[in-house]
Amino acid sequence: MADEQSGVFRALADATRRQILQDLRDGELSAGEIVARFTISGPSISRHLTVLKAAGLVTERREANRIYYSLVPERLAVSVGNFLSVVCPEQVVLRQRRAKTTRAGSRT
Amino acid sequence: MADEQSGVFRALADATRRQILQDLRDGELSAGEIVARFTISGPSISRHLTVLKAAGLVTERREANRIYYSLVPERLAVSVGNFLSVVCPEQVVLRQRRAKTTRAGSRT
DNA sequence: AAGCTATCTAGCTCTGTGGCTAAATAGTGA
DNA sequence: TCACTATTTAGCCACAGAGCTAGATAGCTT
Repeated sequence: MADEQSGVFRALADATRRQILQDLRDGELSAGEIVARFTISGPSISRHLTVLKAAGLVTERREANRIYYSLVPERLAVSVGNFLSVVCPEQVVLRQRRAKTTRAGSRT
Repeated sequence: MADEQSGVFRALADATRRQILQDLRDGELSAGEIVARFTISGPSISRHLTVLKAAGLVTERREANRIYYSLVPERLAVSVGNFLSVVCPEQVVLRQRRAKTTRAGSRT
């Protein structure tokens, strides 16, 4: 992905993908379980999952012939949280967990 | 805008628009000043500003024949911050600023 | 191996979006 | 009113993206 932030924000631009992330908040779900929560087709969900995975927002784990997806909350927090704490630091606080001090990017 | 969050996230999907928001962090800028910071054409920037304005992320103020744009940080914090605090509440803290007593003449 | 389930990939269509140039609009000043 | 500056709107093109169906792939079961 070109920029770390770009992939994440592009992934978040779609309402279905945001809903998937919310659904994964309470634990991993198989692709089929995710599909069942939406009205759009399986292949479409699959592509959304690919986008989320490429952005680093979810990981997959194969078990038998099912694939389970889980949220990577740090990724979301770091990418989006960094942006927020640059643009509106008064309102949002990023609770840093551990080292990983990713030097906030400046302008291109 | 259909959903409050949708407009905001769609607006944030574009790197140029994110940069505009960052540039506005230190105070209002006229359309021309914003254009000067990018290599793309004025009309293109103008459309980006329209998108940001429609999402409620910036406001405009006319002075003479210039239009000054300012950030609306609360908007960003509320829309995005709410989402983050749903999906990854462990990592991000939304610092609610109370009631927002709109006392007249806060700034001219 | 055959057959079944779960999921993905390919190929298509259609809409949305970002860029451009040219022209229109808003406001200032002679 | 005319000229000038600042900005937006209109119209066009090209590409990205989201949806679909059909077919491929992965893994299980018999």
